[in-house]
Amino acid sequence: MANYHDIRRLTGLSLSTISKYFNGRTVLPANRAAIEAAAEQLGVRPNANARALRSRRSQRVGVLVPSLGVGFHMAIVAGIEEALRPRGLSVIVRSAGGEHAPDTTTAAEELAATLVDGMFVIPRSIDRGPLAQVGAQGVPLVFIDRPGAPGDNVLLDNRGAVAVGVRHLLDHGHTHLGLLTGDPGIWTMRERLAGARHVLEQREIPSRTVELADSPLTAAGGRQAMAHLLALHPRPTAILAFNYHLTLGALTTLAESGLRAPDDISLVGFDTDDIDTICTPRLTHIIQPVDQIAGHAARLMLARLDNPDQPHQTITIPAALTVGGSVRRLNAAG
Amino acid sequence: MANYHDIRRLTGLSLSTISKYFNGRTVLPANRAAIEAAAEQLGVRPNANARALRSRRSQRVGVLVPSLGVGFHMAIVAGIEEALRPRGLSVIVRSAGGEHAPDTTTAAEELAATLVDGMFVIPRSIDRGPLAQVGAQGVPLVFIDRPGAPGDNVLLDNRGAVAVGVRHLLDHGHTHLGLLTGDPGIWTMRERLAGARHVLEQREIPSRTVELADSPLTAAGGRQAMAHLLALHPRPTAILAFNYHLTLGALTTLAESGLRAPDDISLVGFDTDDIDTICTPRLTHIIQPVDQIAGHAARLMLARLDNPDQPHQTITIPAALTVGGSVRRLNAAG
DNA sequence: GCTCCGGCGCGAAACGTTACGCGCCCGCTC
DNA sequence: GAGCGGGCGCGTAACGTTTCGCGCCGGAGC
Repeated sequence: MANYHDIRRLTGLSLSTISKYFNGRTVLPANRAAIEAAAEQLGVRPNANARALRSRRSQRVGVLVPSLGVGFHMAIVAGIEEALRPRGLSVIVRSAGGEHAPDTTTAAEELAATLVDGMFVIPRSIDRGPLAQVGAQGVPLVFIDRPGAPGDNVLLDNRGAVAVGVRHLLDHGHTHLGLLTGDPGIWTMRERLAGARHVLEQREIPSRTVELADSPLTAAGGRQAMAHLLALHPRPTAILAFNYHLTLGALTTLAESGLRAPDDISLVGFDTDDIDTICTPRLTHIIQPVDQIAGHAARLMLARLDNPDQPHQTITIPAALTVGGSVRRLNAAG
Repeated sequence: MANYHDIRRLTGLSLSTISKYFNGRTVLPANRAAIEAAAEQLGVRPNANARALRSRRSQRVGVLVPSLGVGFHMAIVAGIEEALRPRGLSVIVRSAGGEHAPDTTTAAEELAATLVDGMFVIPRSIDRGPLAQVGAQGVPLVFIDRPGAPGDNVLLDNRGAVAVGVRHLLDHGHTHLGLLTGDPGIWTMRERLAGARHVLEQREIPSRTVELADSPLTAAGGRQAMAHLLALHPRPTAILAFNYHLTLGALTTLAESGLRAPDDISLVGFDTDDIDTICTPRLTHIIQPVDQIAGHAARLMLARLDNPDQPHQTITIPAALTVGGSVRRLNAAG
């Protein structure tokens, strides 16, 4: 591939001027035309590696996710890529999960070693370790859903998300609730539970009418927990699942039990974009606005790249409820 | 960040020796120890940009997909990343779709301009253009599901995939079939149809008992096409959908019509990992073995990076049928 | 004991670009 | 008409590595 030297040979201009042209700085019109012609003829493309080496900006950002297999993470990656591509930034993906997975900190260091200009990090729920040194190495960090992390932050309103679901159920007359709370060892899940508790206290719902069922955050876990709730006497009139897999499990158990929502029991799912479209009636569910999350994260990154020394920002994104038909209105008397 | 010069200052060794060490070449034990100690103390990490500039190998590969939003593409990316990470390769993702999307060729050139060592390309169904010049620039290309492309190829056995589904239906006594064939303008879909036709001819099924319903490759398209098939008199006894979205649409229409598989009609879906888990009974469906595809693609890339001049290879991956309970066995008399 | 050879260390020259500072020229002002 | 300043081009020195060829040293073979 031809380079600046070839252009110089053709135009007689200096490398500085050619460099200026390719960096969008002002160049005499005649020179600009000459460079353009030569570049076209020779097929010159500035060498990204040389640029990165000399200018210390690689125009690359990294995205570190727990696992690329998870729809939520992928959607985040997609959103970030789409937002950053027009700015000429490349996105390197790296999964901290999978078979031969190192821990998140190691993965972050390895990613930083590729000399990305910045990193997005979706931490694994389990490793609440520091990651601080990566930030200290001067790589700008944008964290997703990890409050207090050493960098910019995009937080999901976990409490608010579940709260809006619980409110929806209460407003429909349900007071005997079953909550698929997932794994209380995970911060996100604790937050969601706190959100539910907050609403219940606010509305003065006696806590004995609220059944909690924790389980691993898998569809299998959701199935078991759901089965547990369905077996209660009296049975809760409504179920709320705390994440995607739990929702999936709940739906399966429901179907296997021959029960249907909303006739036999009401159900509010979580974070299930496709699934709800094939449920009849459609599933009422809480949605994490992935596009917004990715968009805000990208914006934070761009701002920080422009101005590395600005103070860290935190953005909290509200969740939304998509109302389907899986929740039944109980009689005021019921 | 400290660099080789700092190590030299500490150890008195030459840059060449230090370079050798970091490239895994043999170095006198004493020197090795000295370098390791110094590197540890100083926190030296070889500068990836300088390496890439000088050695002309960036240790980066690109993955170009039509859209990161699609589960299949994402799964491929995930598989590739996982396979290549242990080899020290970074994966740059780039979507050719989305809002401000350039065409695939432009996207490929832009990706090549970041000086990746190789590129995986999942072409958009619509653009069957050349992409040849990218290959000619010397960037190794691995294509997925695009026969005849100028590079290594991983092909899905589209014909065989649908064929196995059709055979399954025939074996269960269904002869009046409805096929959701999607968009015949798309090569993949034509292949799948050809696979179905092949089996039908082989088994000497009269073609008038096979209803085709084409539609856009969306859930909405699938819904409409499915509604069309359901409205036929007599109605087909079994439906086979040709891709994921069509399957989704078919399930929705089925549910809305108050019909159930397999009691009212049999159904074979396509490429639906999660969905089938919440169907009761589970959905019988054709699966594209994404992991295998990604694995083989990664292997082809590694082989080519090792040996750029070897002749292009093509690998065809068979599809599999996952048998659920959505297909009913008809009486031999039926 | 001499020669030959392989293993390794060394210095210097790239790789292709950007950053820096100087100097020229043109136009404006008093 | 002289002085001044802004706009731009130019040469040079990095950026941090790898590559190349040379040369030394030590061991093996005769």
